[in-house]
Amino acid sequence: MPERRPWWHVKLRAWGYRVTIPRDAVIELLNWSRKHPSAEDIYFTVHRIYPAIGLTTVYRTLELLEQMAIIRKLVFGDGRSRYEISDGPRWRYHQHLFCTKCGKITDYMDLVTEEDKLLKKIGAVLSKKYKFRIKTHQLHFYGLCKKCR
Amino acid sequence: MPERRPWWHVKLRAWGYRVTIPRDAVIELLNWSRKHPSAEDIYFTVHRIYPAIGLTTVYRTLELLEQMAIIRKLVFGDGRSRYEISDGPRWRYHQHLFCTKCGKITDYMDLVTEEDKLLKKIGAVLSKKYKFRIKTHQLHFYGLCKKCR
DNA sequence: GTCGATGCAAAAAATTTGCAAGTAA
DNA sequence: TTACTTGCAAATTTTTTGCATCGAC
Repeated sequence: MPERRPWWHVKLRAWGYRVTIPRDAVIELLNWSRKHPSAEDIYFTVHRIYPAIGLTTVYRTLELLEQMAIIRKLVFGDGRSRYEISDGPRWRYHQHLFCTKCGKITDYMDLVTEEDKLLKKIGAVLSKKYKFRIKTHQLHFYGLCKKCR
Repeated sequence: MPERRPWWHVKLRAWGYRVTIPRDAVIELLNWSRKHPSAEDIYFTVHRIYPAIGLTTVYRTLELLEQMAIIRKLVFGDGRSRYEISDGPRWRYHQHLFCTKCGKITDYMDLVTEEDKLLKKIGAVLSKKYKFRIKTHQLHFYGLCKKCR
């Protein structure tokens, strides 16, 4: 028998937050999407379904979800942030290639186990040496995609 | 006998660009700084010395230098880009820890050889598999620094 | 019913563009 | 001399904030 409530309802309540339509809509979108939508992209999509949702709320929701580690904010340096799920049963560890010409993002999972192992090791060294409490890391490759090169 | 011209004059001319005061001032600053100044930081500094230099020119210069791989643009997701030298005799390979509370950036060189080896290996796999021409990569650790945690 | 959550409009902040004037080679 | 560069002002783009209203629990 399948669960009756999405997994994020539990997490939101556990953090003391209310389950609202905008939050539900934003997480639902990111939970199912394999793209990396910007705040505006997300706004367009959820606003089409729930016209009452505003862009401001999308921004506020994204910030909340990032702090709860339900989603990850990706920044490639082209002036807009992108978001992806980073929790729940559908999530898989992966990294990104970013095409500096067309903005195409490719997920990759090659060697990520080896990579994650090394990054954990580096993280441990850094925490101790610099007394940083490391929360996360971001690794991006930049270049030109098949079409643009 | 020391060289009479900075190394970047040669590189600028080789790329077909002119050596101008703004370009000289911006590279000189980044060549000697061990900080990670934003465009505005750089503008303040060079403008104090050469009041004729405008912020627009700083932005244009930074973009040019980034394309020539003389400098690297660092983006941590807090809304402003930062820059550092990535060429010349004073440059050393390193990566960054970013404090998400106060913005403090710590350079580290621990395990970077091992890290660079693995990243080159991953890059090679990705180039072949996804037909990307990889130009560079960026790896950042995020967390709370000694003071902020 | 209460207090957190939201929407709208306006503000803020970073970066880019148009264009006339300046200058390196 | 002649393109390449630059500075200023204005525009663009993304993200944040103030405040009155709404709605989850």
